Amino acid sequence: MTETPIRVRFAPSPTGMFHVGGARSALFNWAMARQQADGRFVLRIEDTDAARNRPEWTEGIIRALAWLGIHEDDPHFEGPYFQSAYAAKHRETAERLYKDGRAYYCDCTREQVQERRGNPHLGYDGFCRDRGLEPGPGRALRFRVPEGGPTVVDDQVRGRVEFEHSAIEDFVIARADGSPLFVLANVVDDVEMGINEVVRGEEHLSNTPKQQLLWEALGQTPPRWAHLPVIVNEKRQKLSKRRDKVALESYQDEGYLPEAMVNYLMLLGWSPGEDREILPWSEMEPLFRVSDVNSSSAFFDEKKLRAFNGEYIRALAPDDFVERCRPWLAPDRAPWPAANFDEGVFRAVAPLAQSRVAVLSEIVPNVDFLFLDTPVDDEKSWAKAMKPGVGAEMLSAALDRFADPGLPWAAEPLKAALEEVGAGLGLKLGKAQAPVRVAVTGRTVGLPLFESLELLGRDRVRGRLSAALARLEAADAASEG
RNA sequence: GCCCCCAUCGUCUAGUGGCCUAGGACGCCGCCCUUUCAAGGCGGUAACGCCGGUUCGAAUCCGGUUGGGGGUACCA
Repeated sequence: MTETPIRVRFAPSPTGMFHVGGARSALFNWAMARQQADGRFVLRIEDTDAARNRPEWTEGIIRALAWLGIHEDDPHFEGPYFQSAYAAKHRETAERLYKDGRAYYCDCTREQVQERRGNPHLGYDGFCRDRGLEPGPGRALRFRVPEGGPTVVDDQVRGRVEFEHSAIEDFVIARADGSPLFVLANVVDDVEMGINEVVRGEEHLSNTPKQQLLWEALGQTPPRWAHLPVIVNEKRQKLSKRRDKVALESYQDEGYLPEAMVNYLMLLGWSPGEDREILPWSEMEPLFRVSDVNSSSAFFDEKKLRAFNGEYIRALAPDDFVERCRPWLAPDRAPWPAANFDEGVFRAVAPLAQSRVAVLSEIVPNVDFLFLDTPVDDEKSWAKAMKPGVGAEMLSAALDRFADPGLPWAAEPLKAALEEVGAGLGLKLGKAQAPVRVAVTGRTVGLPLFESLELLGRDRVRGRLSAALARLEAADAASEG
């Protein structure tokens, strides 16, 4: 029965970084916009200062949105718009408010106000309300908050929230130089663009009565508000750029899949009411209702995100997994010499790695031994696996056994061979494989060993085994001498 | 200080007066599987902040309290 198309507003600040809180908000807005055939997701870069609307920042925002699946070429996508481009309209509206008596000029300095009120925490006292000041230098425009009565914000997630007018000071809407403040610009733009749904973070709830008052003063029906709970850190404080890992890009760099991030973010403050939590965007989108969003703050739990990510990675088709790993294998990022990389070898191990990585970047330590000239030197692994005596015995026995040309170089026979070698030394396979694993891969943990040996080839395996043996003997000699 | 918001396992949540001796997920712990590590299977740990009301009956409604959080600029 809605006659007006839904026009939700998504308004990131103009900065290159894309915040996870902003990402969740974007997703919620996006779901709402897409639920109606003619719904619109309006992307507006909010800053009244044109100098701060840097193109590269905006590109970053668009890129981050695209990563989440919010694409510029989607018919529901509108924008980006720049708030600063509407400066003329903002000034015009300020003037109109003044002419209508809804705003007045004020020449009080902050010091004067504080002196009059005695308490620095108290707001403006309305000193210039009835002084009838004309516009002029040093004079800011203040909105005349109606006397008496509350402004009631009808919030879709919080219900009715009342703000007594006596608690709202006559706030400034335009500076002495005529430039608009955020509140004014924001409302004017929303009116201009026909925004009818505003979904944003709870931190804006306190500004809402001011904005609503402005809408009404302009003779407009305010939009439907929805204030989302804030996302907090382990100390239950709002996520901050300085303290917390909030940049979407950093999660992307680590190898979080956008599908997993989207899934996880949607669950922060909202539940699809299904018997499962892992579900794709296509299923969540139609289920989403802002009115079902919780009002309590939510902790951003990277552990759970990781778990989700692992599930999404495991669900990938093998070829898709290989493709998704690409960025971490690229010459500029991988730790091995570019020429060493072998596509066929990687494709062969990828399925073994797929269930072992929770984030894509972990693919590197899993496969690096295949492409590095010499395996990484991990001290802890070495100390753990190369115990005096058995380490060297195991290595030299394996070296001999692997030299046998009659031993087929394949995982199964290799396993049997090593089992045999271990048994000869009274070791179970679990113990026997350790020194070999460390000698060949550099680490105590990793991919299944025998498949790894097969892929690496007899020569390289034997080369590494003897190198490790030499290192052990050298250390032995040093400690004796 | 003032204004506003919030309150179920450690965490994200289900729950809208009886289906709740409170369900799921992540985490954690144990067992199984096992060449390491994962994955997988099975099992376990753990919550309605507190005090009063309303009601035959309250996690659910009301009041208070405590505790958290947000806002409070001629910032955005």
